[in-house]
Amino acid sequence: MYSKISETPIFKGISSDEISNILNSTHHQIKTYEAEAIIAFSGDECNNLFVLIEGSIRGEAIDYNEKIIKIEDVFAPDTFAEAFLFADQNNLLINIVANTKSKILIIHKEDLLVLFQSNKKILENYLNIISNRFVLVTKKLKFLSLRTIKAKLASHFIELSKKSKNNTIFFGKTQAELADYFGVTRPSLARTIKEMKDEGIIEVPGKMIRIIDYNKLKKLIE
Amino acid sequence: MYSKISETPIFKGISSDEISNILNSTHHQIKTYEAEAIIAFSGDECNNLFVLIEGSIRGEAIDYNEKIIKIEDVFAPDTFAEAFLFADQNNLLINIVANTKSKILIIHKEDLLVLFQSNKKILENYLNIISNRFVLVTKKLKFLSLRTIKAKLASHFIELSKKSKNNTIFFGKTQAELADYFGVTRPSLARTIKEMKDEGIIEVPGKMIRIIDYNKLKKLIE
DNA sequence: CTCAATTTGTAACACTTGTTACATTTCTTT
DNA sequence: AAAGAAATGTAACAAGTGTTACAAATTGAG
Repeated sequence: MYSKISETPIFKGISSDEISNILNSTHHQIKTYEAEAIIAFSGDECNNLFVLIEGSIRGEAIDYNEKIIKIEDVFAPDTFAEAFLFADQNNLLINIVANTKSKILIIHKEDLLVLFQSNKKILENYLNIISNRFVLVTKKLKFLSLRTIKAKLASHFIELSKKSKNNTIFFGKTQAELADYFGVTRPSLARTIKEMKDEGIIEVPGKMIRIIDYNKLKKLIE
Repeated sequence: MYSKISETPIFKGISSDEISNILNSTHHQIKTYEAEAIIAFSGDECNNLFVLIEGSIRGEAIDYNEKIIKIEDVFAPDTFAEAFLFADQNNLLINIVANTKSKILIIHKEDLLVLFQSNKKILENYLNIISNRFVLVTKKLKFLSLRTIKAKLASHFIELSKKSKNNTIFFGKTQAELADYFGVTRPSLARTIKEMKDEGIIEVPGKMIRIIDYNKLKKLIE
């Protein structure tokens, strides 16, 4: 079990022996949930760090019309709901439900603070996790605030082209997946890609995207 | 100066005397910038915490077409750019420019980590700041992902109504400001408000909004 | 290789929002 | 109280996206 815990982002770089010592001197709980058990409710105060040791959980949002929307799956070994812990408004925005039988290490926020003070590595790991999550959300926010599909596509292609060669991007997702990521419909995305082809901005050989006119592409953003 | 520092969120609840002690035993810099001086460039690695003691700074984004867009102003006493510090990808996404002559306390991330370990209050404050920022951005993201203006307005009204009485909301902003916050144009927002009036969902007496049909309002949110 | 499933291309039409323009109302200042 | 500024109401039209439907192409399993 300790080796599983050492694979979670927050205990990364800490040996199983150390984890054993840490848990001996830190107040904590280990709980097991059956499949489909509700681990925490939307609206609950979140005062504990959850470390998923075994199994898989999902987050479910409930919209104003009581419709359930699956947000994301988390698979062991990982942590979840960690970013709300120290916020003033620390109520969960989603239900946490076990997908499969799951074992979870639970550490209260006060105990976690004590742990942070005695173990620099865990503190660094935690700061790293929530900072990365913040950067991710901020980038997504910036992206979503682009008005048109063309602008989003252009921004996406430019970002990908930074990490690739020959101005050629490998199109790793299906159009349906990309459309979903963009928050638009699949036919609309396809239409936009076609327009960019027609305008001579890109070529689409097979599963690749080749950028022909980088300047035109940049002008599409904003 | 120490009393100014004690008013920043990260040194909140710490006396001037304590701050004096802390700074004596913590490696740091205090720099002064003239108005319009560039404090940090977009793309720079961000390895320092910036504590604004005097003056005011602004963040400026530069889009793909080299156009400058003002993001936000920060006024002393406060901190800024703190959420990127411990992220893997810790490059600034904006330029930081002094609006007025400004005095800034700069603490390197390594020194800050040491400080976190010796001072629980500062650690708590920092976790609180970035967590709150994360919650804010997450909510904004959720909000932006609502498709129509009507859905955004409905969500906004419902959130506000939770904090008010009689189903009556005080409309604190002008339509132009609200439209900007929503990322839509002012005439479009006005049209949507009119539609909601015509549909008998709300009444708009003066600067107030009164919710008439709460159920219809909820159904507008996707 | 073949057939079924998946993915992609495309079109017509409806809906939502942006754009522009101007009238009307409300607020501010003198 | 009057004049000017700011905010709001409204309309016509353009642009962009969603919806629905179906055909064509590609992929995967047997």
